[in-house]
Amino acid sequence: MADQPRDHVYYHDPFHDQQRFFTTNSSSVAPDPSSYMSFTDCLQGSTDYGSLASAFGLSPSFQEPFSSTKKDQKPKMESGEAPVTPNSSVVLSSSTEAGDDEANNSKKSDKQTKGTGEDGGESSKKVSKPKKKGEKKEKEPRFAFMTKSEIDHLEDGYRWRKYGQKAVKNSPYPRSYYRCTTQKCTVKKRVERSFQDPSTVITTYEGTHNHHLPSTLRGSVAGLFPHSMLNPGHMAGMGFPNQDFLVQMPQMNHIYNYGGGTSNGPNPSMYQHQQQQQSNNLNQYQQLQLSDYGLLQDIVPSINKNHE
DNA sequence: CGTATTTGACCGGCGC
DNA sequence: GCGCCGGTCAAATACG
Repeated sequence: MADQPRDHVYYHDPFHDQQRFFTTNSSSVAPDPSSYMSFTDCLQGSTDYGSLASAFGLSPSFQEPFSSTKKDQKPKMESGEAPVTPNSSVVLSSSTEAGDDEANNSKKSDKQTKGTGEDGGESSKKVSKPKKKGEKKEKEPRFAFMTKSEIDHLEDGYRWRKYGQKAVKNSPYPRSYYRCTTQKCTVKKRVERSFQDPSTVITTYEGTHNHHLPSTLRGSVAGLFPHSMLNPGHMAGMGFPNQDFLVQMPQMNHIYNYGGGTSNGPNPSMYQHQQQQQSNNLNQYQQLQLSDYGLLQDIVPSINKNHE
């Protein structure tokens, strides 16, 4: 069957009854929290991860398939198969499975300049290996989400320094690698654009911040994401041990429209419009989930392990 | 001049 | 064992 078993895709509509959330606007600090909830409010209000998990359609039982099985799938759909609906918005996922994101595919001749050797025999140019022998790199918790945005590098409140960029195999768009600039903080994040929906940015956080948000950046999107969500490790510690975490949030793109200063806050009409759309969004959720399934498998290899 | 980004090379894991 | 590929390093470059 060309289609993967997606009956286990974790689709949920946690915000169906919390539409206020969608009115969240990150262009500035929410001026009136009482009128609508921010992402932070929404999630912090839950305080405990159980609520958060349930809000995202997660349950303790569903943790099992995540951590048990091994990745052996060979999915991935051909590009151009099922376009993503414009209204698809955000997919969150976290993982500690240091499995490859998308090393699961057929190969394609790539011009990777490997072993060019250099004539000088300068062997000094080698990547130092800080880790001890036999000590495998620790698996950092990961947390990924998809966002509709024209901006590649979404502001999340932390300062990042780009340390690499690579062309990814099944996408015409490169993947950028960022590292938290705070000393002693080993958090990294990858940013890439969905090849299926160029308007969608996939951001993957890895590691746990050991510091607070830079004060100079308060108020941006940082305020929209609870600390726990920006710290996958915390999530893992809150009941998500070695689990992948997937969440979809419709219309999250509004959150990231701060870049151009175009979003000046939610207007009631839009709010209502979105409310009405919620009922229809169910199908759109599904479409996103289905059409991006291969992509999600890349991000969260274990997503389909639970099958069987 | 200091800091951030770019970019080619290298390394290690994994599949064949 | 070989080749592919993701991830990382670090010199070169750009920028403020």
